[in-house]
Amino acid sequence: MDDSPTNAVAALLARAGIEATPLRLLVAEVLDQAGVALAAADILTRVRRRHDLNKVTLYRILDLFVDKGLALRHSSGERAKRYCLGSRFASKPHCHAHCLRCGRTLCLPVAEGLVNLEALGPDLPLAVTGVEVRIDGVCAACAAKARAKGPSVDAKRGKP
Amino acid sequence: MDDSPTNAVAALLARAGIEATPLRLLVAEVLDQAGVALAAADILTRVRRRHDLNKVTLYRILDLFVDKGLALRHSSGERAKRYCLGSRFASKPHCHAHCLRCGRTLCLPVAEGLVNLEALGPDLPLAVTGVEVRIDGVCAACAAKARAKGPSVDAKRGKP
DNA sequence: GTGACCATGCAACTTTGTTGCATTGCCCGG
DNA sequence: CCGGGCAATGCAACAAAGTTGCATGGTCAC
Repeated sequence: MDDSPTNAVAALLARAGIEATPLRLLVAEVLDQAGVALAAADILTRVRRRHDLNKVTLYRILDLFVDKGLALRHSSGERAKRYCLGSRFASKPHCHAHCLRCGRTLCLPVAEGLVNLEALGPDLPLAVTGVEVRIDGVCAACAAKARAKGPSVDAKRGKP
Repeated sequence: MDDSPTNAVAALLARAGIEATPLRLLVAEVLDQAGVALAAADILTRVRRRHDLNKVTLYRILDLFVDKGLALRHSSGERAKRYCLGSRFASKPHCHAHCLRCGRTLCLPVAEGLVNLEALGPDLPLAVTGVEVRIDGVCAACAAKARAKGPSVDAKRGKP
């Protein structure tokens, strides 16, 4: 009951055609367990709780994951990009809910009909290869906290 | 017929409640004439063709513009954020078309019904304050160039 | 064994801003 | 007219998020 998640992510790597190494497994595991989109710095912190990891190596692993379609990289509205494991969402692009208070970025399930490009008219000035949607707001947890402690709380990055 | 655009942007500043200074007018003029969303570095280059400008001052002017609702700041998928004048689009948020070849970011007209949040289900896990949509693809100009010169052109940042 | 390749690490660098502090010009009350 | 204060600007140093170049150590094919 302790290494079975490791086996699961090993299978993910294999399916994506990525050779498994201890560090790649750890990174994939962290992403898989997070359930939210993480910034590279967050991933670094979490992996390092279990094993040393150089940031360059992390960036290279993330590049590889994105390349092979295992992970998705997207802009979070903040400076750092975020990464999430595609597996949870059938490797399909999905949109993200970004809480402006705590900084957490949730991956939302893929939804057909979320973006209606035809609303822009019939002659879009470019050949579309991808669409990124980010929804900014205040998450339920932060809203509850705000109600409890008065409406002027402004803590950033409680938990990523 | 040469300073009338300057008068126009002066009126924009006034309407946004921003005191006009020579540099602010120049920055607003550059943004207004660009018609596309520009990165800070691009704005710096363009303003400097006419006048010295420190980058710190530019960032402060941009912050002010965004604060007052005159300009919009959004993430471009690349590292740098982009800025565009809200005026062209009735100061309403709009979405952006980002060409992956030349790096240009077009502002698309505001379209009702572009994003259908209800597609995500009735219980969105956060109180929405804003939605950012970016459409990635290849613009008409780059597509034409690719057709003319063979399909493997890959120039980045021809003109912003 | 030997050469080649791959994953990893370290240090230095780049890009995109940000912060702290100094300077300058302008207005306002006296 | 004078002095204080404030707003706009500049300079230098800093900071975050990556990126690049090069070294090292392990593994595999021959």
